[in-house]
Amino acid sequence: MTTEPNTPDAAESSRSEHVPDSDTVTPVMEDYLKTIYELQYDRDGAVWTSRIADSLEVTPPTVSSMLEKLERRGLIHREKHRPVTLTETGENVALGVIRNHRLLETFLADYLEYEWDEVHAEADRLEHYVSDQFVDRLTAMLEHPSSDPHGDPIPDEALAAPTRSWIRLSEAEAGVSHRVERVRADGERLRYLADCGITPGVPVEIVERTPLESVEIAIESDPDHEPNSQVLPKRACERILVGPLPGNN
Amino acid sequence: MTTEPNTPDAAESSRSEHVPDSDTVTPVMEDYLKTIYELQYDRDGAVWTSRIADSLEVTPPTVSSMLEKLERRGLIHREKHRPVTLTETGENVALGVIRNHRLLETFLADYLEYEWDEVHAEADRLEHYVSDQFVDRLTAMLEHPSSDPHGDPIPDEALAAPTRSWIRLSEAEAGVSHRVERVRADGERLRYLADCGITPGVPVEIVERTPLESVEIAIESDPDHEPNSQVLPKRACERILVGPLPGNN
DNA sequence: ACAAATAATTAGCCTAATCAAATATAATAG
DNA sequence: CTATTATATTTGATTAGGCTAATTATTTGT
Ligand SMILES: [Mn+2]
Ligand SMILES: [Mn+2]
Ligand SMILES: [Mn+2]
Ligand SMILES: [Mn+2]
Repeated sequence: MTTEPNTPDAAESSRSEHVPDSDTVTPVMEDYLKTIYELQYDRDGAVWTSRIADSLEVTPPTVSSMLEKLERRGLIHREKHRPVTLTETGENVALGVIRNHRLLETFLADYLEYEWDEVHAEADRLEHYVSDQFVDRLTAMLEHPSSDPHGDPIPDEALAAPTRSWIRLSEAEAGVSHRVERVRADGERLRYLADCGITPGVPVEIVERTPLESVEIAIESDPDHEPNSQVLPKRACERILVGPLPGNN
Repeated sequence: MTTEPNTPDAAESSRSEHVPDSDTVTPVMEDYLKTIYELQYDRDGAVWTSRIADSLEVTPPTVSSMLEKLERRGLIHREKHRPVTLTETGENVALGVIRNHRLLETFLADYLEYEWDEVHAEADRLEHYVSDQFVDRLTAMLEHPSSDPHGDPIPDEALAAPTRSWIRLSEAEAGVSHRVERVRADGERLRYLADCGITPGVPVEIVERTPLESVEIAIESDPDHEPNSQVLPKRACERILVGPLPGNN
């Protein structure tokens, strides 16, 4: 019956406590986990410290120390000087944030008249601050959308990982019409592609590949008009994901 | 007024810098300024360190050091051991946050089916993270509402301070019907008052004041039915603000 | 007028997130 | 099998926002 100075007395319900809450995931931690997820799955590859640093625009030492913390919290697997992987818990956190992000983007575009190049910045902040209740209600209001304005798939409430498969427009067979599913770009590039008529749902077709790494494509934004023809660099076509045209199966 | 909420502006391109951005107002600083504003105007009175500490549920030393910072930033006037007041800049920050808060509450109630006792917690977080663009678009979508679900007035885009005047239901003349304008309560109390039919817009009238500090009131939630009669403690009636009934002038 | 009570401030420490500089490790080129 | 180079980590700061304990200033009761 010693006089303990630091008794974590349960009767002390007055929460003025300033202790490190070992299972709280901060907004910054969420961004790291989301980035790791995206580096791992979206552009596939091993996730190195420096890649995370590039993505988040912080220095490698900052990443190193954050990775140490994420490992202590059981959110990633890590060995020194090796790429990291998410634990199941870590992946669920990442998917939750991605779900919030894409639902918010959809809301901004559908209800607040944001352009599709404006939604990302806003969603990237708010994704960390909306409650589960908010997200549930928002999902209902949006009628459970399955993809965001860029065509990125939205994980469902159970966080079922999006596993649809698309091909790159750059790899599509010439002369065969495909449907635009996702457009993976941002800012000015995104605006330009929208001006060309390239948005999810639009049928496109490769007309000709030039020897100069550019590709001529035909875009049928409007079914009643003649397709719009456009020459894009191959790199751009790699970031446009397409699927089969429904009915053209 | 930039579109960015709390982002340390990227115009300074080579800014990987980790320097204190002397004119950035952090979310926590916003909460202090909002609290000071509310202590000063809503419940009128001098704003002492300990009152701020109570409101924000932090300790007085924490408030002291924050007040020092706010003073350095030109957001408050302060003398040692005296109550603080907001500078014009500080008041504008506070009004901006209050505007965000009340618009968000309105959105949550009108579009996401939040109950009026649920809106506060969500808005109190999001108020710091929505951009000016978001708020502008939201205002348009809500058709420029002038008050939130509790009847609290929403400052307009120019932050014109809300200066309508109401009286407390506790001070209303007995036998004269008034219109409920604001209900200043939260949580369980708010839910109870809604159950009694006391929400903004409803006509109420004092039937009788008892000698025991309670007040019998008649509530006309539904114009077709007989008014609902209710006995409330005087303290509760002090927090219900009413105005003249339109037409009963 | 002065001691006691109350309120505010100072001093010293903590965590989270960041950086720059120094150091360690792994990969690669002779 | 070393020497160079590219990465990653460690070390030591900084800033923001907290806390407790000790100290100081103000107000009040006798
Ligand atoms: Mn983010
Ligand atoms: Mn997207
Ligand atoms: Mn707040
Ligand atoms: Mn309100």
